[in-house]
Amino acid sequence: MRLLVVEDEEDLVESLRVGLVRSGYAVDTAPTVDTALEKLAVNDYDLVLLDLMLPDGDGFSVCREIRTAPGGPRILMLTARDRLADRVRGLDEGADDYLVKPFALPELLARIRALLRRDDGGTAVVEVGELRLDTARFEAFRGDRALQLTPKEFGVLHYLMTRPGEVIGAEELLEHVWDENADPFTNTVRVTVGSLRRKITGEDEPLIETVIRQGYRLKDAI
Amino acid sequence: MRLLVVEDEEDLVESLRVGLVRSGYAVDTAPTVDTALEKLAVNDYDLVLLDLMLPDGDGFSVCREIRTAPGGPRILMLTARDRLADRVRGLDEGADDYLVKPFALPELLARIRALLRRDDGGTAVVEVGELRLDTARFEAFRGDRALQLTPKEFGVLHYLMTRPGEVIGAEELLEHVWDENADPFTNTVRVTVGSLRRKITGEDEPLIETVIRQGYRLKDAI
DNA sequence: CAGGTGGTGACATTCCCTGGACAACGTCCA
DNA sequence: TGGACGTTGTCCAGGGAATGTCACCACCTG
Repeated sequence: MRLLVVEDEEDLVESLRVGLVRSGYAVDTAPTVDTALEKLAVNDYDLVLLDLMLPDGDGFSVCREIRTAPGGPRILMLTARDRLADRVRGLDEGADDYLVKPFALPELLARIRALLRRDDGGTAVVEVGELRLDTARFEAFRGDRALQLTPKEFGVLHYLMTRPGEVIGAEELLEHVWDENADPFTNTVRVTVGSLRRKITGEDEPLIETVIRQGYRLKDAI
Repeated sequence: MRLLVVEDEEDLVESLRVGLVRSGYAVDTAPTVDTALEKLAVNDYDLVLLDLMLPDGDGFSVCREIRTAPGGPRILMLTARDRLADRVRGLDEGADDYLVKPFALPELLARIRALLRRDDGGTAVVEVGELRLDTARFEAFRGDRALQLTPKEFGVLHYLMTRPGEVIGAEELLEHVWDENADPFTNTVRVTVGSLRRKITGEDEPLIETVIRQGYRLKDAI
């Protein structure tokens, strides 16, 4: 699942990113209305965390933009406590839910799960071909075979599974699964993908292939 | 399970706190509407005990605030005897149950159990695999073997049993089983889970497993 | 005062991440 | 075709973070 966090307070963004990534989401961020609209045009998000107070305007325009097309991402609004009118208006403009700042991370995670669940139809389970990932139970399977994954491997696989069949570069993995301290020249992605690939493959045929100079691709079997 | 007691009579608050803590609940308190709203924003409660007569307003606003978001805590209203209209209105505003003051502690405990039970499904007895928890009698069994648990251990096990098979982080346990005075950097969760795990395991195979860097998981038997 | 409970800090242990070295592979071009 | 060079895969060991355990203390209760 890929999220866009539209928020300008840097500290809040960072703690959100860490918490969300830890929960297995791929996280992009945008500090302004402009960058948010740009990223929304280019990428396909599952959910947008939208602060209403932004340096170059309010979040309502983003709301409206998202709602112009059907099948867009869910919207979870973040509002200040004393802005009851904003909350009402936000829901009118098409937000799916809102949360009042300050909030507890577990509650945010719960709401996000609740919203994303509407897509999946009930569970925290992601499936691609023979692969099945249960994010609540932190379990992974290929067919009936349970995979014993470390958190990083789990995160990488989860991210790949959000966009099956697409080529995803090592840079992008580093950006989304590792945190901001990651050395951009590290080879830890190669190592992690390597061990993940070995565990997934087992006795069967490989599911993660390398597209040279481009990145990795998860086969979305039929 | 973590409760918020919204009530301004200090004596009552204290006796409630004692009674509830003895039953294995984590208890926070708020004497005013304001503090209640603050704590509700920051913490993730399972149930709110709500007095309607408060120094800075009535409890209905708290009710409404809780109900604005789905998946919030249960609400158990406390009302004066002669306020039938309040009771009706309270239920309309979203309270799950009410109790007329003065009341007997055992009855309050029974109602709380009934409300919290709605998450689980049915009776005062929670069962997961070989484990059985009688929340009314405060007894725990693995198969036929009685477990001698302390209140904290009981609380942890109860919480784990509400979501069997899911990975539950130490943070979340701290949030739901401990109260607001808990040091966020404490290792008391590790210690408590450790002793609980030893008692549950006994001679058999372990039922609480650790998912490294993520939390604990209670095996839900097949 | 004795016993139980729960919290703390020190320490041991386990396990994962990561950087470095190097091998294997692909690509390009003389 | 073969060598140079860049890219990717693999092994390995050190460091460090997360977890488990223990001894001890503070507090409460009967």
